[in-house]
Amino acid sequence: MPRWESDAQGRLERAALELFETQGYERTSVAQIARTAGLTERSFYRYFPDKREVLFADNELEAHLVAQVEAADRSLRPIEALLTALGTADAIFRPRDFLLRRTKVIAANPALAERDLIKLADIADALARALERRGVEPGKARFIVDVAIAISRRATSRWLTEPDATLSELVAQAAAELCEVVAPPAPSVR
Amino acid sequence: MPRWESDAQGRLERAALELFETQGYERTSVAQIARTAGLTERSFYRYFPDKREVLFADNELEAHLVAQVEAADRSLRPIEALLTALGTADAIFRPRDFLLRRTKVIAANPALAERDLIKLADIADALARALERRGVEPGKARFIVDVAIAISRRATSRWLTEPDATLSELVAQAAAELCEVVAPPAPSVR
DNA sequence: CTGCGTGATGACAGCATCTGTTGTCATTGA
DNA sequence: TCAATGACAACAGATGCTGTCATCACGCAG
Repeated sequence: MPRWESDAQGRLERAALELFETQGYERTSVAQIARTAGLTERSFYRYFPDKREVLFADNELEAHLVAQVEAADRSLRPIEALLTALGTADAIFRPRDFLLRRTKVIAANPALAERDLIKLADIADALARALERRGVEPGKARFIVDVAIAISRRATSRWLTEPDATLSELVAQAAAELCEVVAPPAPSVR
Repeated sequence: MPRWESDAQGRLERAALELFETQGYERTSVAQIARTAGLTERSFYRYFPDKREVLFADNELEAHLVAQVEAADRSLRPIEALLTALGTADAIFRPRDFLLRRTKVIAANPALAERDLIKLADIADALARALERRGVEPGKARFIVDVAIAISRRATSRWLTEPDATLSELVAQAAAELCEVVAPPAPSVR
């Protein structure tokens, strides 16, 4: 029999989400999370560099997207490669209700929202670098990534309320919406 | 004669920027900033809610942009109103060297970069609300704002390296670049 | 069986951020 | 003249986060 329960990290993550939901992020201390998980405060910091990171531990999304972009056919234009990759992201958002609980907690706390933005910015950086490896000039790569992320946000936001549609369908739809937004006013029928 | 020097807030801001530049953000304590400005640590927190905010105190940019959007001709399409507003932002970046020093310090510190992202997100929220007041549906408003900000980032990044061009010119140029990025491949001459 | 190294954890001390509260002194205005 | 207000200091405390060392179980060598 092991001296300590296994999956200490998972226990910390679950305890943290639970406590953040019930009493709020600010009002739960690291010591409390650790106690709930059967560990000490010091051990918490062995698994996570800081309190916020307990909700952002594994960043498979970034790795997934970069891999997708790198695997994309070289004949695709950069924006196409990005949108195709972003359309497959739903594979990562697996336990849907867990994602929703987490999203709700993050949205309710400025400190966590801040960290969320950083993570998104990290993904954007990584994608821009992936594009540069495909020969896109740096400044332009970042621009294309920003546009693709805007499209992806639009699609994901719809996806949360309409779980029936495929994410990649919604991405295509948002891309079409972009053209409509930037295009000169449609000539009205006279 | 006043009992205390005037402009305590300004003194704190200048002292903080100076100290962050010379010894780094992490290695300067709030107490040190306050001492340098001739105040106590406790007084620092009367002017700024936290240590980071000393570099983000006044957000005239947000107010300026929202005002511009609200003043925009109602006949303009949303994206046009936004891009016009963003093209006038150079009026806010006045003491150019101060802006550069500040930008450098922020870029060098994750904690400050984080706060910077939040400020940008706040601006995006405010602009989306301004668009909604013009009758744009909320989700779409946020999408248009995200696209406009992507364009603005591209333009501003160029503007920092080519100070000769007008910001609004560069915004128009970036908007054209967007069309080129999302448009289907140009039919090659055969 | 005994001793030893290793890895995960606890225990403790310490610094920094940030907050609540209270006291002190000048300025203001009736 | 005097009460109210504003600007600040002084003090105490909670919490986030770090460094350091002791402890305990396990496996392995002898």
